[in-house]
Amino acid sequence: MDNALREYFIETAGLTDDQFDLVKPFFAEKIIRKGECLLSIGEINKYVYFVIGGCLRTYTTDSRDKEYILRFIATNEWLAEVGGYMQQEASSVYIDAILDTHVFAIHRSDYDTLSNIVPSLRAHFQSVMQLNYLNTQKRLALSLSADAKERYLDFMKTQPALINTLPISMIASYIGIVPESLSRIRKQLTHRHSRLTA
Amino acid sequence: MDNALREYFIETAGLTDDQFDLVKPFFAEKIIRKGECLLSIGEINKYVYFVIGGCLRTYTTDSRDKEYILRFIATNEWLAEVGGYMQQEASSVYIDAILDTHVFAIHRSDYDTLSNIVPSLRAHFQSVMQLNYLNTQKRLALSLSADAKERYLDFMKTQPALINTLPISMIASYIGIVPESLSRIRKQLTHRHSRLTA
DNA sequence: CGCGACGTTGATTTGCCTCAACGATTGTGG
DNA sequence: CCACAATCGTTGAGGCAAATCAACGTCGCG
Repeated sequence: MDNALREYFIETAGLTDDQFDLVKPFFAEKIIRKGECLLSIGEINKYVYFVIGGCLRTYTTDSRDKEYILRFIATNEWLAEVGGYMQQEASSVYIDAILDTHVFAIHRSDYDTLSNIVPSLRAHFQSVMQLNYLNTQKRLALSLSADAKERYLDFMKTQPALINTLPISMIASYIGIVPESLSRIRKQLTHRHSRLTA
Repeated sequence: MDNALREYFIETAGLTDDQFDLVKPFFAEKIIRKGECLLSIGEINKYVYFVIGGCLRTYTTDSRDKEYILRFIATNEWLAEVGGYMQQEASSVYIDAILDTHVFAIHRSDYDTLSNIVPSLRAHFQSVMQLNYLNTQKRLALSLSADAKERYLDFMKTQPALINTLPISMIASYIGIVPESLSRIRKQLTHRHSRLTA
């Protein structure tokens, strides 16, 4: 069942059928169970993942072990940026699965090989990374300028598919508040909404 | 007076003397006056800058025109990431000079040419961008997890050279608080410090 | 059935913002 | 040379958004 992978590489990454056939053998299909940890801080990440379904996250913790989610990696997204694309550096984040997650994984060394076999892939990977960078920058600006309600509304707008699949506590951690606060914000929004639609 | 540029390219970017001589002609030296604007949101950035002295910033504004600084670009740093390395996209940020700033500028098209002439430069530019990405991610985590005092302490640790050269209001904007709040934090820290060193 | 995880609600506290006023410094025109 | 306005950093009083701490309802699961 690699249709989703084929579709992505051909429609989004712009590969030909032949090129995809060259690329495919490098990928190993894998199911990661909810709660399963892929990487801890300080470890070296050996794999690049492409998510077909489910959801991974990267996160760090503060001095009191409270978790802060840096990024969700959901359907049709890559997890590759940790410690830089090419370098084998100690990770500055944790990675685990929030839901049962269906991925295709390639080894880092194959990742380079692959970029050489299909040159347009290198540009694609680079543009994926740039998008991630811009998104992170946008989120930083948002976390500096916007209050919790605005950040939640932005989350609903930019990642609507995740709202009903992820636990509240994960979303709260993503936007940087405690679950109790998010609960109050949601209550406030549904009340306002029901008033508007009444 | 291009010694600083030569030093950077040879010692940090790892070029040979000959390679630097190939690269040098592409750069135009320039002084940007304090307050001068280099780019507004929506415009397309045509240049890549390398800062020899002084300080630039990238920033956005919220709905009430309050400014939020995304990044300082100080001595020996590149300003190149906006809208992605290669693409000519509408900028999502403003860029201006906080101090009188001494830069070397190259045109975007030359930037590509240059990466082809000296292949190792491409890798260097990429690693610079990755570092920026990781820094932004780290700052995001910090803005989600740490209070204002911790963020200020982190700023002092990571960019000590800027503490005494930039106005308080710029530093406050960078760490996401109003100048009054930063003033109170500084007061608190100096009192605590004088107690410790008394 | 009872246990634990999750989301909600309430009471209280707190960190930071807002608004306002005040010295210190710098630049400008008479 | 001095008076002045303007800018910048500081200080104070009051308010609000979100955290903390605690309790409770609900659901899935052993």
